[in-house]
Amino acid sequence: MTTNAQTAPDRPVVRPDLLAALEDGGYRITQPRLSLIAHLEHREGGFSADEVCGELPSIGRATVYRTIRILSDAGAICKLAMPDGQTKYSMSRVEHHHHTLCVQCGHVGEFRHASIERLLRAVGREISGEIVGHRIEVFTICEDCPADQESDLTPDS
Amino acid sequence: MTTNAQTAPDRPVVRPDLLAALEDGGYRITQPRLSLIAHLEHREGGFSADEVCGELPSIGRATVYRTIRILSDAGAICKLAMPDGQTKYSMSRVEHHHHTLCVQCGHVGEFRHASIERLLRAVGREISGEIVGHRIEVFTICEDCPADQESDLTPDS
DNA sequence: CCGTAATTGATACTCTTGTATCAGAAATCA
DNA sequence: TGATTTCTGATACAAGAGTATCAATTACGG
Repeated sequence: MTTNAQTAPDRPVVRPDLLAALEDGGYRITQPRLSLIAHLEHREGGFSADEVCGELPSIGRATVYRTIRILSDAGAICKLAMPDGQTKYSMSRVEHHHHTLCVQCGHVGEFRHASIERLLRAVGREISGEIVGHRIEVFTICEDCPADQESDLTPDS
Repeated sequence: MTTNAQTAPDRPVVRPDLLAALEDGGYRITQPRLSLIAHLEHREGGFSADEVCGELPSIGRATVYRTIRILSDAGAICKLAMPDGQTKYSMSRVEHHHHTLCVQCGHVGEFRHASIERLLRAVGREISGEIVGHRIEVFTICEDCPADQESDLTPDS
């Protein structure tokens, strides 16, 4: 026995489904990918790729973007188009969910609602073509956001 | 009486509400703005600002963007974030509506559905914060789009 | 018709969001 | 361990979307 009582290497322990997203895609489990996952996995709300680059300066820009893309393709991360055109991402926790976006602070939340699926079936009967997906975003002002200041993030709908 | 039987100048005749969008904002009615409105007012589906620049080469890029912004701010035009991050616009015809986006050809349609408002009230009871707006987009494959080819426009939801 | 103020359009510029390249490093397999 | 293949990261590049500048032009009120 060496002084190393535990044989586990110094890899961060991360959510198995996120690891699986890599493995299932035939990607290697590397230090930078593990660091990124460890950094993101418990994250609440939305984040931009660039933001993550700033938070993890030891990981290269290209690697951050590449890894986010892999996880996004695997469904482990949601890609969100903010109303002002920015792109944000958020960790998927719930299987099928939708998002709330705070128009003041940009905070992203998740929710699900049973009747949405029912509603969509009804919509499907009224439009032409086949429905292959949907996106429902609810714009909010967070409880803890000051409600007075103006914001230009709100779209018309 | 002059030879000019009609006193109307050679201005295109455009939807009054679009003109009003300019006037109400304190903007002047100019030739380029009228041309742009005449070009867009009966347009079906979505368009990008850049696309419009190409279609109206006689109008400057900056003017196209400026005018679209004015109309968008006034609610006469909807700004849409396509799932792949592109920005598109569409003329608002119906007061309160939502959009269908064809993931193959990018065609944008409008629909409205009575129960959506009801649904949103229910959602409001389940999330924290105040709802200030929403966006519902249904991704489709048009009737006249070939359904076989792969597309990378589809998001996860 | 004139003066004033807003608008135009050519162009350059910015900012965001990524992708391409490629030599060196790391992970995996046998 | 050694070979092989993938991955990394620094950097350059690119496309999209829109804004800033500013001299010349145009619209509008009187």
